[in-house]
Amino acid sequence: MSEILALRTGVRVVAKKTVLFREGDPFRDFYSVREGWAACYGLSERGTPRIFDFILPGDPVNLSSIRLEASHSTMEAITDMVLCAFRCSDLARYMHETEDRWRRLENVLIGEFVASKKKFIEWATNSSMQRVARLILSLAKRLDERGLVQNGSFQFPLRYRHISDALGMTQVHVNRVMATLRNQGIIELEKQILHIRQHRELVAVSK
Amino acid sequence: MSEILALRTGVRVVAKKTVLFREGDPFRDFYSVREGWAACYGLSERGTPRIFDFILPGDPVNLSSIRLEASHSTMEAITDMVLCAFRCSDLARYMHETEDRWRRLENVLIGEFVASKKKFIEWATNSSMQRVARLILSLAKRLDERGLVQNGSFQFPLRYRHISDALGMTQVHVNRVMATLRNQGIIELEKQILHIRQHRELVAVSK
DNA sequence: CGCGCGGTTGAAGAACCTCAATTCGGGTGG
DNA sequence: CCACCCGAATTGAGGTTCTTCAACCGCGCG
Repeated sequence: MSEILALRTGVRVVAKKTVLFREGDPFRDFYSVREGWAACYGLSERGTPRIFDFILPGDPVNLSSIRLEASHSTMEAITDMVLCAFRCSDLARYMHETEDRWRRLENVLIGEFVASKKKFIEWATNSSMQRVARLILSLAKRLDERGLVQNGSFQFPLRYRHISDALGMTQVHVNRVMATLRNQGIIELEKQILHIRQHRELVAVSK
Repeated sequence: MSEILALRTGVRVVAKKTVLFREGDPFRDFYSVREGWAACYGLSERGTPRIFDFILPGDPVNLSSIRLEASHSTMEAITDMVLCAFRCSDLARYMHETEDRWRRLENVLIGEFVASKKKFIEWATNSSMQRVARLILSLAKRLDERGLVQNGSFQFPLRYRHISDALGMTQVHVNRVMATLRNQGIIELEKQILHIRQHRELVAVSK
């Protein structure tokens, strides 16, 4: 792992709303996130953005760059970000060096592929209330694994616009769903901090 | 190509509703479809099936078997089918034999991955009428590439249940959507044959 | 002949959207 | 320091889409 760090070519600081990659851009650099959130999205034919996933601190930004020549989605910083930069070619060489590294990477990529199918199912079978609850829970889980959740509370820089783009509903409706979750005392949202007050309830609502 | 055929271990005939693979089943055989249709689906937590894709004559049934140990979805015959069978291990060996074969296979797999993202977008941004129209068009296109469309007409063995499972709507609503397409003279459905009467209109409706 | 699956139809309601107006809070220029 | 401004959140009213439940029809098949 420390060997990977040696490949780092630098740290890049970007302001919120910066577009890191556009769909179709050739990959040159690989990034991992030290600080901040980003959104990974594609555009529908009519130009409406659809967020596939949020990229959180600790996440690789463009893992697929190792297999793909060009980006298949657009990445945009939601907050100011600090990124660790690598050159794709360096990383590819590193990964090819041993059979073991390669296989582990493949497993991650394949896992992502299978996960995207599962996500599709969930997406397609749940109500908006369930989807919102699931989104919050999955973000909380991912952040918790990185030690970024304290007592059920975490930084939550998403605007309702992001949630609506990710879940396929209007901002107005996101508001109403979030409002009922708040009114029921399940979550609390102050400043940019989200508190999960009744985890058990939130899970119940999510299915 | 003829070399691949030499690897064929046999032909398997299965009745409709036969489950070819269940989610989690280890892969042993690889199939390609000579005749018939199948559905590839996963189950949501509540047990509702969600069809990812339909498998048509000429399609590989379980391409991912070359990279994956076990099936990540269930495959079920919609009609009676005739399958060409291969042993996964034979196929894997064949694909590894030359750099070129391997690379082409990888490209196909990666293409599938990217396509699944695109599909997700479409899925998430369109009305049920648009989704139905798109499904019909995409099936027609795939069948046409295999010479199975004559003058805008083709075998259509899907029940409304399949369409509703694929598109995330109720059978009742599938019926109503199909009914309006028929009433507008855009499509016609008799026996198990679908006629696209006004291709241009169908495309217009799909976006 | 009867049974059952699949398609069709109607009515009522839930979920979600659209449009539009209002509020709130943080940032900015004067 | 204050007035203003702008993006985001909130709220209301009214409409559309889709679901649910229920009944009925038609047809193939044992």
